[in-house]
Amino acid sequence: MSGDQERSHFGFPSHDELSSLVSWKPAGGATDGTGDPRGFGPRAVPPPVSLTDVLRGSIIDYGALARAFGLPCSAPSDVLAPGGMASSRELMADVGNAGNSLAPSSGCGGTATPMTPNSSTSWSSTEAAGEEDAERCKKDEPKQEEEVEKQRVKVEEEGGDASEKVNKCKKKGEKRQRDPRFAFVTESEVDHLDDGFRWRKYGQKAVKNSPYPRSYYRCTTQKCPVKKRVERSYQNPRIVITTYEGKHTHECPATVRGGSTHLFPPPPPAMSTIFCQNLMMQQTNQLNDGNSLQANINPNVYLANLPPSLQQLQLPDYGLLQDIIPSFIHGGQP
DNA sequence: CGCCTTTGACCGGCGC
DNA sequence: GCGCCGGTCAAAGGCG
Repeated sequence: MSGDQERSHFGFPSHDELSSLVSWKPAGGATDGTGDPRGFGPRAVPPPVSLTDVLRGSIIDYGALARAFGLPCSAPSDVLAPGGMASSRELMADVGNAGNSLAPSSGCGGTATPMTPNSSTSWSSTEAAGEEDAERCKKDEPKQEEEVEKQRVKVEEEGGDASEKVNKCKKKGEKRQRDPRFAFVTESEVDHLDDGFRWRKYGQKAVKNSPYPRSYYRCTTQKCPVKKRVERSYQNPRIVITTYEGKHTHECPATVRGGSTHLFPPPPPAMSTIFCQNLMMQQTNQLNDGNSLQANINPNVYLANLPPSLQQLQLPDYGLLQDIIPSFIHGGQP
């Protein structure tokens, strides 16, 4: 249900942080190509913002983000970090190192070619070893690993053993590595962004403390364990939080299909960070039609545009984030 | 016909 | 032990 159209009949209390975070956009507007003229209701939220904005997201600590979004700390990721050309490049590299080939896969998903005309996004990553976001994450951790594991087992035995379901109970105490996760915060009317991959919705659940349900998608490609969750902020229905989990074990269908010529050359099976960088670059270019929004990608500049409240948040005490972000924050250059 | 969404049921983990 | 909650399953139905 790329449903969406709940665009602002909502009148939720505008949240400064949230607004700043999500609605921020460079002067000059970012309608480029997508030009969805629709204003989102009364509050003149930035019109369609492209993926560029996504790549330019801000660095904040997820907890704060969650709070800003009114999420009960539910988002699975720890941090939000800026993307954005050079920045993202650095960041992703770091991330990649930190998390053993991290989830650029998911990243790929994340670097989506938003069919969504309007979206401003931030992305975050969560790492296997990473510190989690309090309770919820603590809960999720084993479970999600389990699911992924379960799925892998299932897939590997494609024949379908009954035993596969038994596997979920194994190694209870054992600490397994969790698949890396990437969370994208997107301002969009559309829930389900087209990221070049094909997804099948396998569930939807009401989210506690939120009127908006969370949708669960799975990559339809065989043997691909990647999943993603999509949910909206209850405080700002325009905010879509997409969380990717796992690594794609295949190329991006969009590139294969040839239909979506927008995506870069076929990504390596494991979706290297390089690919993601390319993707981001590529998409940024397309989305902006080669002009406009490419300036101002310096995270420092970006951060400067954030309200103090958010600037303070840029150095959360999440280990992973610290691993990732320093290069941005402190000079941006090595 | 194949693929996808919808939706209620089910399962397992966690906190009280 | 119980209830809550997140996540997944799977049947049914819709759509191109």
